[in-house]
Amino acid sequence: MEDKPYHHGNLREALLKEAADQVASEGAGSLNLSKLARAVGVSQPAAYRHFANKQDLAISLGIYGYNLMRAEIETALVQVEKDAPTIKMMEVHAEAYVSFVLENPELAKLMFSLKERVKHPELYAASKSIATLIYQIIHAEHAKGRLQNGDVDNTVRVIWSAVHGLAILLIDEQLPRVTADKSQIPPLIRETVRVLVNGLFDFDV
Amino acid sequence: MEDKPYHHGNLREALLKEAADQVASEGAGSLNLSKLARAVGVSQPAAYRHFANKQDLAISLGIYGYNLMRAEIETALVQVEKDAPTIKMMEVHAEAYVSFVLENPELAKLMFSLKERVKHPELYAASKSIATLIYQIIHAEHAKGRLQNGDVDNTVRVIWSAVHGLAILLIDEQLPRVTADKSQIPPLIRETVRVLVNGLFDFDV
DNA sequence: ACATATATGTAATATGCTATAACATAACGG
DNA sequence: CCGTTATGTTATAGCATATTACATATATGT
Repeated sequence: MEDKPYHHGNLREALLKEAADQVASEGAGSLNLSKLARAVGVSQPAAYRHFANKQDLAISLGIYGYNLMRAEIETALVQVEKDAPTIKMMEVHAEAYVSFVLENPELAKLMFSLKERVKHPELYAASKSIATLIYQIIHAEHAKGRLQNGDVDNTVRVIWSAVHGLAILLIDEQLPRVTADKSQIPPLIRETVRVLVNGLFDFDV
Repeated sequence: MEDKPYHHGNLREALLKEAADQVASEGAGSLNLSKLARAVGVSQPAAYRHFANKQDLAISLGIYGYNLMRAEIETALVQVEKDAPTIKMMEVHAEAYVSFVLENPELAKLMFSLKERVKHPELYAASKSIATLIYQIIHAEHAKGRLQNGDVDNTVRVIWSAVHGLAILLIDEQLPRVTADKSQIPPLIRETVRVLVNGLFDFDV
């Protein structure tokens, strides 16, 4: 055994998977190309054949993370019955959004803190698809003429801010009493959505 | 000249100030005790006489940052006329909150990403004072019986989430069209507060 | 099949940061 | 004035990033 070939065969994927594990277990801060290479069983410079530097690895992880997040929220949304009211869609969206962040806190932090996404088209596209999920819900509502403020873009921003802020405050442990009793999270999400709907729409949705 | 004494005299403060500058200009990620010591003109281990390790320095910076943030928001709030409506207080609060984060993006990220604040009483107290600013506004409103949902704590959480989320999305450059045209920020803040007030309170405030 | 170009791996090394240990000097208190 | 404590220095161990030079496997065209 252990008669490993000179070429790994799928080193890039193996490193990415190991990186995701390391970020999840030890935080984005301790992400480490040396340790990664050791864990996979190759020499340390081998990793540099697949990632130009540490930042480049982080960007690849970010693409993975954004795509995973979008997929999970989409999966939750398509399970809602076709003619569900908008508030139901918003609740399902917010729950899926917050759940992803709570279950992948370090990956989420890494994703959202990546700078200069515009310079990396694949990363930028993946990140934009997150906001699009809200946009689609609100656009449908706007088509029915129900927005108090007709500005779809700003409406999306307000909703996204509230949901994102809740998720981030939770993983940053700024809401200690909620963190200590996680059963408070779903009601808090529903109250957030209630306030948004109440403040944004002309009548019950 | 340059006849510097063996003892610096105020090394801890000098290092903290230099650290704040470095975080502001190069980001929290590149914070570096070696560079700090060089910049201040002492040997590298000298810094370890004042900070047990890098994390300890970060915590001290966080205390500084939270206190600065609280002071700036408080200053904005006390300038509002005494009997101003609650929506005015909330707008001033949100503007001051977002302004601090936008003007100190790296410091803000460092502050909010510090883990295990509970283990560091001074840091914990400083961080709690941020939420208290909203609490005081809402508590006064609650005393007048105007909350649709009588739960002050959850009301504070919803407001904080919306304001914090907006600030964080802005510094993470997730709202590129707003980042590109900063004149859109004040209207977006006012729309956020309008939605919150509309969704939270029983009548105009 | 074979030669060659390309992709992917290793070994060796320069640079830089964290952290500690051993030692030096200044400041302070009885 | 002497001993203790606080604060600084030099030296060093350990580890990560990143590059260079070199080795080996894979793929491609004829």
